Amino acid sequence: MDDKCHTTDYTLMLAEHNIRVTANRLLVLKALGTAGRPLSMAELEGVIATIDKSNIFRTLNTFRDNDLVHVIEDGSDGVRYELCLSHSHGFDDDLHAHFFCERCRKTFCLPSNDIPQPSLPQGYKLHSLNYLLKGLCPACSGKK
Amino acid sequence: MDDKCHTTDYTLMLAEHNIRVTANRLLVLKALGTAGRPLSMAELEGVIATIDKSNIFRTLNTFRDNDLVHVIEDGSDGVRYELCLSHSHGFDDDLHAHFFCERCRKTFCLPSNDIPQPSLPQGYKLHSLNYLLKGLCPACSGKK
DNA sequence: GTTTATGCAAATTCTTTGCAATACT
DNA sequence: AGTATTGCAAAGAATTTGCATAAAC
Repeated sequence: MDDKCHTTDYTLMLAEHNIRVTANRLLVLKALGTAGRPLSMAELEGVIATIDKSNIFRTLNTFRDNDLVHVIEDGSDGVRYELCLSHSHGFDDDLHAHFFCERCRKTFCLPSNDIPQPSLPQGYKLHSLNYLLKGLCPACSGKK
Repeated sequence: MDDKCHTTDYTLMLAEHNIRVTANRLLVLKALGTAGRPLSMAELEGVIATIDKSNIFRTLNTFRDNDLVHVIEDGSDGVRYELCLSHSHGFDDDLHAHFFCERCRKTFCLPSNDIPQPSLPQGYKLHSLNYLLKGLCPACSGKK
């Protein structure tokens, strides 16, 4: 039950996205995979400690350029990186809403079926969308 | 026809939000009002030139604290500030989607009726939401 | 052996604050 | 006079780059 429906063979994931496998990249990828939610640079630095921040940064850029992660903005502190589960390399069809908890400052993924498609006015060409909710997560709304 | 449905008496707007009227604040407010779309610090600095950036910054904070603007994140470069048209000082009910053009890097407001309410899983407490679309705006999708 | 990845340090950029001078009431 | 606002300068924080070393192929 601790396995996701997708493979967690991180080596394979790197290979599928044409990214050379290194120990560091596996660490970053695993951190993102086990977190199960989008992580910021600061969060990754906290989790990984052994890797220099510049390398984490470059690793994330490599992942982004090869469609292994996408980048989301949750309005907290800079951006967050999240594993890209869709395998389409074109339009970003792996869309779901994110919930940013203003208390613990974590960002969670919400079920994707809750994302409604907008009706765009004439002339706009949509590439991606980012639906961000803010408030308190279940853990934090319980606490007083 | 160049007037919005709301008043553009900026002095009055400041007064209604309990903000003392100064020449600089009127300039910032007017810049936001005439832009008609959310502006970043950099954009405001570009438009206003005569005011120091630290003062623009503090002015925007004052506006935010008094519910004259809200702050939105559009994933470009930091945050943007947008005139708050609703007069409720509680929950942020002045919600609409924003469209960020990846070419000209401007952010536009979309009609608010296009914002769908999400169905949140148990336990989440919603404070605000931010619906951001990205792609090309009408002006830019025309250009080659 | 050549190319790629990594760590360290520093450059860059952006946001935020300290403080003295100015303007307002 | 007293309080609030402003500009300048600089502190802080985060992202990004240069470069020499180390690792991978």
